Amino acid sequence: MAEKQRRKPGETREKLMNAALTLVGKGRHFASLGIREVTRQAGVVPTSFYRHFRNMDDLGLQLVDELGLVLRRMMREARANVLQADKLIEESVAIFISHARANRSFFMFMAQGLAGESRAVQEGIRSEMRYFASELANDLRRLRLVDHLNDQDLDMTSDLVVRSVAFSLTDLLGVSPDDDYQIEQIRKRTTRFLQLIFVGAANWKSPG
Amino acid sequence: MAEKQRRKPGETREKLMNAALTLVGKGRHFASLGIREVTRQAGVVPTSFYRHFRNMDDLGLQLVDELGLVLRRMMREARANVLQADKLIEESVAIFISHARANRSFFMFMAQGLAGESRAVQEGIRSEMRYFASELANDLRRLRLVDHLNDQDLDMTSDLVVRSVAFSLTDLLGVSPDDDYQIEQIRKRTTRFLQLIFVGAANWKSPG
DNA sequence: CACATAAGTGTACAACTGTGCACAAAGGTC
DNA sequence: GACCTTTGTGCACAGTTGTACACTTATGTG
Repeated sequence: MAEKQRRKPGETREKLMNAALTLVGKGRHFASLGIREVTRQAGVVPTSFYRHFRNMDDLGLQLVDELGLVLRRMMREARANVLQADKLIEESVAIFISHARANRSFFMFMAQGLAGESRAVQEGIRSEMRYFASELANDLRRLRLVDHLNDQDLDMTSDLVVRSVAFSLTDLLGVSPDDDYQIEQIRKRTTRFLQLIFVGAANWKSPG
Repeated sequence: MAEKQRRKPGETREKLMNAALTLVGKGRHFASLGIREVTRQAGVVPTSFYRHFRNMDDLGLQLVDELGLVLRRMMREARANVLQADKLIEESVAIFISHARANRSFFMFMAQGLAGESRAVQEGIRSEMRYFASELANDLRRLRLVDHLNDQDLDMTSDLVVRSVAFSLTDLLGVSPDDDYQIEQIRKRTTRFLQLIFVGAANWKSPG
C-alpha cells in the first residue's frame, strides 16, 4: 500500500493553499502570485513549497479540486432546501450568494481562473461548471418542470443558467462583502435573469 | 492650447500598448506582466515606460479606452448589417465572433480584466459593457420587437444578452483561432442562448 | 534660429525572484 | 532501537525586477 502514504501530513500543504487563497481574497490576482510570496504568507520557508507543488500552476490545479468540493457542498444544500418548486429560483440564488459570501476567496479564484493564465486551471474550472450544469439538468428533469424540452435543449438551458449565475459572481465580488444593499440588488437581478431564462425555456420550441 | 501637445509622438506609447496586448495574446495574464517585460517586447528601454504611464495599471486603463473604440466599431458594423429583423441574432453573433477573432488580444484583455487585479480596469470594462447593453436596449426599442416590455425589463434583457455573449468570449478564447469547427459550435450555441433569452423576453410579464 | 519642452537612452542599484543543495527533524516500519 | 522516507530548514546564487538620475536627441513655438 504505497499509494497514499500521506497519513498525518498535508499540514504545510494546506497552509500554502490557504495562503494563496488569502492573497487572492485580498484582491491579488492568482497569476501574479509568486512562490516566495505564498510561502511568506504561509509562514514557511520558500523551499518548502517544492515538497508539495511543482510550481504555482500545480497549486492552482489542486485549488480547483477543492473548489469542486465547495461547489458540491453548495449543490447539496440547494437540493435539500428547495422543496417546493415555486420558490426554486429565489432559494437557489440565495444559497449561491450566501456560499459565495462564505467562501469569497474560493469564488474569486474561480472567477479569475476562467480567464486565467494556466490553461489547465481554466479547463478545470470550466469542467466544474459543466458538471454543475449537467446536475442542474438532471434536477430539472426530475422535477418535471420543463417536460417539453428534449435533452439537448434542457442542457442548453442549464448551461445558460449556470453561466448567468457565474457572471453574477463578477458583480458580487466587485462590491464589498458588507454592502448588504448592493448584494441584495445583485440577488434580485440574478433572480430575474434566471426567471427570464425559464420563461424562455417554458415557451421554447426546438427548431425544426 | 497646451492641452494636447503630443502632435507626432505617441509612437512608443502605442508600441508599449501593443506589446502588452501581444503578450496577453500569447496567453500571458495581464496581471502578471511587468514593466521590463513589456518594454522588452516593445523594443524600448525600460525607463521609457515612465514617459507614458505611471505603472501597469495605468497602461491597463488606457487599454480599456481603446477597447471601447473596438467595441464601438463592432456595434456600428452590427447596426449597418442587421437590416431585416429576423436574422438579427444570427448576424450579430457572427459579427461578434468575427471581431473577436480579428482582435483576439483585445478581447482576451477584456475577459481577463473582468476579474482582474486592478479595480479601476475592472470598473472600466464593466462600464463599457453597461454602455453596450444600453445601446442594445435602444436598438431593440427602435426596432419595436419587444414593445410590451417596460424600460426596466428591456434593460434587464439587454444586460443578460450582453453577459451571455461576453461569457461566450471565454469559450471562444479557449479554443485555437484556427479551429473553425469549434468556433462554429460556439457560434451556434451562443445564437441559441440569445434566442432562448428573446423567447423569454417575448413571453415576459413584469411581476406585479 | 534659438530655445523650451518632451521623448528616448544608458547606467546603476537595492530588492526580490526561483530554485539547487546539504542538512535536520519527524514519522512510520521492521 | 535501527533505519528509511517524508517534510521542513538554511544558505547560496545567478537572474530579474522597479525605479532614480543624468544624459542626449528630437520637435514644435516664438
